[in-house]
Amino acid sequence: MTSVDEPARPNGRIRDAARTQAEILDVATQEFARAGYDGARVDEIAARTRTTKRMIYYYFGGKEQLFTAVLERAYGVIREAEQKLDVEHLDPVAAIRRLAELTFDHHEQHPDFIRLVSIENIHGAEHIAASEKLGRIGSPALDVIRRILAAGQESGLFTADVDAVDLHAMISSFCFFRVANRHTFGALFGRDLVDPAQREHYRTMLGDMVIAYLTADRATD
Amino acid sequence: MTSVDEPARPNGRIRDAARTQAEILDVATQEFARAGYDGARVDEIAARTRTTKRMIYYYFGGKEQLFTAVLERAYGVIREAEQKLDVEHLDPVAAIRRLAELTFDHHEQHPDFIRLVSIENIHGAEHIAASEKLGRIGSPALDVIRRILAAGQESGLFTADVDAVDLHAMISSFCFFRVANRHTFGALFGRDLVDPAQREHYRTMLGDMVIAYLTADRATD
DNA sequence: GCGCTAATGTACGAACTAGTACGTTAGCTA
DNA sequence: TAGCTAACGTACTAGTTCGTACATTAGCGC
Repeated sequence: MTSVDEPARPNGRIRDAARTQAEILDVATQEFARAGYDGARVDEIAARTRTTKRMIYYYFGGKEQLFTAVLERAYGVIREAEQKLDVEHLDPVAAIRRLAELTFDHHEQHPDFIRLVSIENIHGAEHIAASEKLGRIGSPALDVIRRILAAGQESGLFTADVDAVDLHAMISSFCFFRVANRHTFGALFGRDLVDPAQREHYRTMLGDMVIAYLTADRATD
Repeated sequence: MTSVDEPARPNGRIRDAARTQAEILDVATQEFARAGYDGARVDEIAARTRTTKRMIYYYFGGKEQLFTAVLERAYGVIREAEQKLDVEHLDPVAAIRRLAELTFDHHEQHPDFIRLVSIENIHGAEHIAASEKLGRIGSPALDVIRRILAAGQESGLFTADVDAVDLHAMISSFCFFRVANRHTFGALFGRDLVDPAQREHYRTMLGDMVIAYLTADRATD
């Protein structure tokens, strides 16, 4: 505390624009996810970075644009993960179940992203609307779902005639709720939806639900 | 603007503690739902009330307690609605579908409540935890679900062995997501989940999903 | 009618916070 | 190695925002 004045630079370069920007984005992601847009403090983000507040404004322009950049990167990560989906070699039922499970896993592994989405919805998705990058990038997952669904429906395995977007909404609902609302749900009902011991239980429940919906006997008209 | 000095009091009493408190809660609910906890402005709430900021602190103590009071009242409304549930005269399948539909309707009719819940989750449900009223009030809906579920499982109609809390989570997921995430979902996928023209579509989809899950043939072990 | 207290209004302050003016330097290039 | 610019740091400000000290009054109980 008294004798340390940080003489060594363990990481080499002092000036590294890309690294500085990435570090700001990392910390900003945490801070926005922690406290919401208005609750997040630019000073706090700066303090937890190896650089200063000046740099945030230098690279991003302002708090609003910083949040947009955070969202853009977060959605980029999702898209990347979705592009690695490899389930189409399975039969439609197994493929959908696997897809649901991967969606489930991804939500669980990225609670910060879930929080950012919640926050963005509180603000009417105005940052997404203002972003060129996020304008209308569908998701790769949607194409995958579309193809599986077509195969399943054609073969007669799937009786429901949902489209891909609605099925995606159904799967996401369950995964999203479990992570996003775990605090209020836990406080009100005394059950931790993200309890590791219950993970498999909920993962199976999701798959069962989606498959049951897609393959149900439709006795009615 | 020049000649009006509000001579008439259309509503009678000038001093009415209950009314003042209720008015503050009404406006606060809107303001918190609009902007989130940190985005909400105490001055703004006061300005949109017939009273002053002083009264907010007089009756509620502070911003934090005001938000808690808003949550308490909002959850109270839910509980009231759930107490009016009257579906147990139906057979289990119809009863669950009806319950799901009523949950669906309630979410749609109370978007502000959904937003408050999202906001409270961003803050780790700390206000619920700090509230005596909200400590551990289960929901009346849960009891209803429990009874329907028991009847359906006993009669063999329901093959799934979910418990009431998990089924409640499943139903709520879909309803909640549709309202809470409509902005980001709409911006990203170009589909408005709350489009009135699609209301019946999603309502049916929810019912189909839940019933399919509960009544599916479980061929496996 | 009188007094007492709950209820209310005004004006202000202390602290915080997004954003900026100004100054400095690393390190590439010619 | 001289100079130029992207990258970076410091110190400050203007405006906002929660909260409060102080002053006032309506209206109930006696």
